[in-house]
Amino acid sequence: MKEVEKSIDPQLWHACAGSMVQIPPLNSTVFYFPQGHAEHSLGSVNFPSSSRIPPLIFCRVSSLKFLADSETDEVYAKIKLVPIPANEIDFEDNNLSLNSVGSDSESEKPASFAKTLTQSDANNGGGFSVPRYCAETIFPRLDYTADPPVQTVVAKDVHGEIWKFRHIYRGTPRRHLLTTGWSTFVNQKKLVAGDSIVFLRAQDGDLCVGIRRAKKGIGGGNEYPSSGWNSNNGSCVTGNPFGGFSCFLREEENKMARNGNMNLNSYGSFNSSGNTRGNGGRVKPEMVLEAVALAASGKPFEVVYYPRASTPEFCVKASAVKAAMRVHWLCGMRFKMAFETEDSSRISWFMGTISSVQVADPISWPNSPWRLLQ
Amino acid sequence: MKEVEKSIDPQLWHACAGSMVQIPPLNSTVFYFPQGHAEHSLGSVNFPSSSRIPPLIFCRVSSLKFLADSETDEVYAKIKLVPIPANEIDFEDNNLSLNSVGSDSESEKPASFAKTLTQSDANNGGGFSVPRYCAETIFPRLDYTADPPVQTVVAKDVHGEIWKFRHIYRGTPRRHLLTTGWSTFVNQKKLVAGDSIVFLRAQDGDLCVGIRRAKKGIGGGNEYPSSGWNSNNGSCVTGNPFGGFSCFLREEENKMARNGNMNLNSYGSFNSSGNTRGNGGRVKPEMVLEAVALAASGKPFEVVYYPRASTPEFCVKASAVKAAMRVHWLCGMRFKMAFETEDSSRISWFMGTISSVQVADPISWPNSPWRLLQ
DNA sequence: GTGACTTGTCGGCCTTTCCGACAATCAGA
DNA sequence: TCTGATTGTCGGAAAGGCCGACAAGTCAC
Repeated sequence: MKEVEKSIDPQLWHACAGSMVQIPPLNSTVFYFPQGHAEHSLGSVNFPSSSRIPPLIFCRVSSLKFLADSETDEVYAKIKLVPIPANEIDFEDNNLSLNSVGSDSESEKPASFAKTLTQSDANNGGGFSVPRYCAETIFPRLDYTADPPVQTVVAKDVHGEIWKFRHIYRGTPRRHLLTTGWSTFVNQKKLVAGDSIVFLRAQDGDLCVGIRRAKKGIGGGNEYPSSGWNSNNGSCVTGNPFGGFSCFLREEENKMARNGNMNLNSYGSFNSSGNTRGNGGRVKPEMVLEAVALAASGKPFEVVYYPRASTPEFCVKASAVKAAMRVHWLCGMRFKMAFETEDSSRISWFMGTISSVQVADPISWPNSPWRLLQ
Repeated sequence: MKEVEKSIDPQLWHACAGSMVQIPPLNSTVFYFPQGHAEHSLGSVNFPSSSRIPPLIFCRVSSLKFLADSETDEVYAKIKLVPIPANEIDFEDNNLSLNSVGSDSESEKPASFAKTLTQSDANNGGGFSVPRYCAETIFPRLDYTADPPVQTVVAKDVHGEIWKFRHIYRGTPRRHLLTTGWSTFVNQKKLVAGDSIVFLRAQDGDLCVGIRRAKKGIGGGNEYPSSGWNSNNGSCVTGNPFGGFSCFLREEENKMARNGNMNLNSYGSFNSSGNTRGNGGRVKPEMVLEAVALAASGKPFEVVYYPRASTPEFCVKASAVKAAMRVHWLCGMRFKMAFETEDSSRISWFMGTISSVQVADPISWPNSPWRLLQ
């Protein structure tokens, strides 16, 4: 499946992964959470009880590969980590303040747009309804003087393969549609309603197209949480501490400009345990065990990370962790948390109150900060 | 148009060019005919009257590139020639006897088949009627036990691009058809009735597909000559002298085996002046002038050759020319000449009688053997 | 010449795709 | 809450493509 590990364009990678996903930069320092890595795996990971594994390991990122599954187009990353001995720890090399979290690399961010496929998009009607914003911002400029305005849109997928779509502006009321070429794309990529499509205008002007598989079964992806989260106003707002815990604001700038401000409605999809329909290629338990063993003994190791909105990252920027640790999390404390909706068309906030502060699995992972917040 | 000059598989090249087209081997010696080169050009070439240009120049082939037009898929060759001074002439390095003409490289010849597209093939019925012979010899073996027997045929074009066709054996009476994928191919390649398609099974087992554009306007390609050629029996048969004057027998071996022997009916297409519908890329007069100027001054030069069945070659194997010269062409002498039909499905023979021996253009090209035979 | 085989063309029918109508939903006032 | 903008879904219509029937053309005897 991964005969040739060809790195893909990082910008396209990030667009496909979603704006909430963050990968630590090359040579930066991170904390590696074996427990998080285990949760990231498909099966259950049984750590040998004989050896005590540290809950978090300080590492440096020595290599970074942005990859895409050759079959499913799902993006993933391979990160090589080198553990750093305790006496060499220095948090200062990543000087990210709380406020600057999320503002890095904003300048080089290309315009992108994601949409979750509706039944009409995916069912063989043969067409795709293009949100106006996407058509006007991402697609090549359409000549509206023609009747009807039509053009051929050419887009490259993560493998560099070229797809052509007929883009037409028609109907009453007028709307943007992709017609010819779309059904071929849907069939080839085996897209179903609930999957997302990502359009991105690269810096060289080329249009790229990526896909995000729906997390759950066919037609899924819009299940709302049955938990007791409610829309609420909060006063005690902290900068979001865990750089990877779905708490990272990073929406398209143009989207920001368009919406003007954030709405505070309780809306969004929240699936705490990611689970793919994908054909495979996910992380296997053995790989986790191997990585953890190497990490524990201070040797360089490699981890494979499949980005999932709402799935915790297990390699977190050292500075972010440190910042989080500085906050004294207490019962009753209220916090604000950003969620990206499935199609990244908007970002919502959950306002919550800390109900309890407890270690998730006190037996296996004493003193671990992992999942301290539920 | 020719950003990257990527040589294509010589076998596919020859299959596309047609079995009548012969390219001299690398390092062999040839005679270069400026007059023939001029005729090969699109426009009319006005040679400067000041300089006397020799009618034929002895050269060595120093480089050979088999190319295909990136737009039209038409094949052409670039041949680098180095003139050889008169005192170094040696005919002996190409020891081709009269009888062996056409028998070289026969062993390495892959199975190929060409068919001229009918209206039904080209018109948007969406299907292609595959001649039984082609399906059974060139295509992958079909499982006839299935009902109906179906497979997907994958073929590479001259650019290495992959095309897929549904190959089905159905109808009453049963016949082989290409359905799904065919109309896409026709549209992309802008094929019309009269164009030819070439299937070739390469030595590595891969199936290749090439095209040959019809010579004349749309729907053409089957005009029969209005000349006085008639079917006839001949007694004085010479081996064919001009290696490139559409006189070269080189049919598929399997075809030979199938037909058993040659039929002598007067049948075939004969267009003495080739003319493409092609979008361009043909030889420009300036290029001819440049080549001729270099050649005349003994410097290395390059010629571009667009193979056309029934179009004279202007670089002819030295040994073939010498052999031809040895024959005393006289009025009333009868000769035999092979013609390839448009779709190379068969080869016919014209039996002719020499009506006159004369130099084509005595003023410009005194003593030139070029077009001595009309 | 005759019969068997091959294959070009046609009309019927089924599938795919394109289209505007209409309505549900959303954003902003 | 109301209003306008956006876009999801539907059914009709058109186009594309697959099919066997039939017959014209070829070939072998």
